Amino acid sequence: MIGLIDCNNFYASCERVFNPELEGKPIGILSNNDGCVIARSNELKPLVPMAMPAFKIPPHIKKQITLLSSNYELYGDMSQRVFSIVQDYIIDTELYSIDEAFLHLQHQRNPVEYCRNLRKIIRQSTGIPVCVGIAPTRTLAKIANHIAKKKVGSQGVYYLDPNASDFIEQLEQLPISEIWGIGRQLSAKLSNMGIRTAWQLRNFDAHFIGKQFSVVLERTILELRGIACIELEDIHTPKKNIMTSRSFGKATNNIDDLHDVIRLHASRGAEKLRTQQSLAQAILVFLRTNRFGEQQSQYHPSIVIPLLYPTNDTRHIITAAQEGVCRIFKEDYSYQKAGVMMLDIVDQNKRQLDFFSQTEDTETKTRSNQLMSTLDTINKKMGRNTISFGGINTNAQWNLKRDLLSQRYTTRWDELPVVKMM
DNA sequence: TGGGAAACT
DNA sequence: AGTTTCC
Repeated sequence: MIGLIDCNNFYASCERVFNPELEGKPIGILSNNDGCVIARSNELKPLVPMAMPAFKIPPHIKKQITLLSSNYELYGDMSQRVFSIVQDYIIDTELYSIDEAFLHLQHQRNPVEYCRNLRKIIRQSTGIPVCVGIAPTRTLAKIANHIAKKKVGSQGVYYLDPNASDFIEQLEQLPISEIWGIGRQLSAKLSNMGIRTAWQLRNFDAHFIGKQFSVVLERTILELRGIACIELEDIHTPKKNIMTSRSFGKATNNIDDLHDVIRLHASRGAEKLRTQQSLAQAILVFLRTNRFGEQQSQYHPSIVIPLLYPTNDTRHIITAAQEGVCRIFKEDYSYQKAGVMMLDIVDQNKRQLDFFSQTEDTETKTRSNQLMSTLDTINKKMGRNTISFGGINTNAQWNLKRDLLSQRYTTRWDELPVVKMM
């Protein structure tokens, strides 16, 4: 049996733990640069649609709601607290995202009661409300979680049994857009074919769907029938390309600024390569003007820089990225976003030795690995960017705009919550 | 008016 | 290599 544990309105709940006045009120969390709404409390859901740009929220609604910048340092730390409890209780746990994990429930005599208890413990020790869905497949467990969140009397845990009498009814009530892996476009296409509910999809010709759409959707149908065929290995396999990019708080046409930004993205990309034990054989650097600035001239250049040999050494990747910036930069444009992508990624442990390609000599390679792992160890222990190449300019104008940021209550000594005793 | 990855064309 | 799709 598979369980899916999911934190309720996770970002909003994190904010409420440290600011209980927000309890019961409509609150929304904004994306980077305070752009659009990416998380909503239940109270906000009827007022503001998902992903609405903050500036498009009507003023009469805006004044009755609370908006906050995203505080990933807080959410990341709260996530660790929640899931370290989960992992203590259920050994076989697969973290899926910042607020979700799959659980393998094999050894529990009564999984529903077990998860209700786990839920109480998490609530008590972290303040975060969670729900658990239980079913034979991941797709059904997701649906079960959805039901657990809505159904009164579920006490936060719901078991969706394909053989139970309510199974058909539950799937008939569920629009296909709520199914894991089915987004807007796909639901529109399926809807045109007359498929609107999860129950209709479950009964459709899976093979035909596989041909017409994708194997992923075919598997979804099998999963709806209770046949487990989506493994999490599909999710935890190493990335084939790795992107780091960010919009600027304020546009810039200063090449020094752009070099700073690109150096940061290059370092992050190299770090990501190392954590999944990979090497890149090329990188892509891109810049772009503000695509919503209709009156300004647009420029979206990108360039692929091949690397001399497969590497995850920050120094090599920075050098290549800086060269990329120089080659695509034109000073008559004002840039709003920049990024670096790691390309042609290979496994560092079974690197193919091509007779014709250059490789580093073994000693250089060993020293590079030692330096990088020392760097990673220190940064992991002391916090990101404790050691970096060329320093971090925290006051640069391209830094994120985050005007509505709450405190980083759990990870900064100078931002701890203060309790007043009367 | 986000960031990221993969599939598709 | 650029576009679309999804989360």
